[in-house]
Amino acid sequence: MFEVPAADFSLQATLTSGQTFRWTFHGEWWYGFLGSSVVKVRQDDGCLKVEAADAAVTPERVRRYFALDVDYPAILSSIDVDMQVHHAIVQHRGLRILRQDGWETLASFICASFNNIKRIEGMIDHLCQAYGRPVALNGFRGFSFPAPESIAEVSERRLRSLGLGYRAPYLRQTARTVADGALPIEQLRRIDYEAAKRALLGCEGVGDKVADCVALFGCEHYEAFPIDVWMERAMRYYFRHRTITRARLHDYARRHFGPYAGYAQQYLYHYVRQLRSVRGRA
DNA sequence: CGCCAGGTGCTGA
DNA sequence: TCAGCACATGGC
Repeated sequence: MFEVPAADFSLQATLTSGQTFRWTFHGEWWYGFLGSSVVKVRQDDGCLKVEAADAAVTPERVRRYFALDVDYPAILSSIDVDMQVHHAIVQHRGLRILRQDGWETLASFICASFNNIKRIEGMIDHLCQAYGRPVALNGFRGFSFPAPESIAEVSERRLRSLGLGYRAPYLRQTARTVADGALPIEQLRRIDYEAAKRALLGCEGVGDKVADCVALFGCEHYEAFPIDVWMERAMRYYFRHRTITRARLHDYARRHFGPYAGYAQQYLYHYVRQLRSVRGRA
């Protein structure tokens, strides 16, 4: 068990904002993975308490994964450029963009297309149970995320039986592409956003939106601005409720929010979804 | 039951 | 460049 200083951070907002699908809350702790290492974390008095099953989980890795090493005030002031995003920042201050594993992010967001978060979580859980490695931490039992090589050799029929639907052939083909080395996924963070996105778009089942999610959540390209149905709704604010194509919304957002547009996107996404769920309960 | 979900690929203007 | 369509499935 160790602690990491975590000022200006919200574990809750970060883990529930739809950028990751595999953290579970149980008995006051969040259980999840840093790469293939199982960990449990909780936020307490401005610091993060961490317990891990293996020594590969160092304070430095935790700081990196949760993006505790970025200049957060500078990022926020760069995107705090209008009233809507300002409200979102005030409401969910502490939300950060995680630095997730590239392959897991790619596979997860292929499953995420035209889908809802509950089912995305279920599909990924099925995948991990079927082809991941079992791990345990205290009372928690989980499964690591399967390697691309493992998924590449699974039949489309088997993947469909896990509930993937028409995404099954996409995931299988993309797993092969990564396993073959045709897409050096972990190297995409060293090239620029445009080149990384171009490379990702070569995968089956990866279009503009999924490529932007992978660039942002898995490759540290903070200018990426994924647009899904929720972001379309959020962005009507800027166009007086007119309908605009996603390509034009994307162009506008990148100019409007700048090099950390992805942070603005995540704030707005979480903000509009939260508004909907609060209203739904009332 | 009908509607919705962190869309993509394909086709035809 | 853009609209229109099929595509699987489970939650609500």
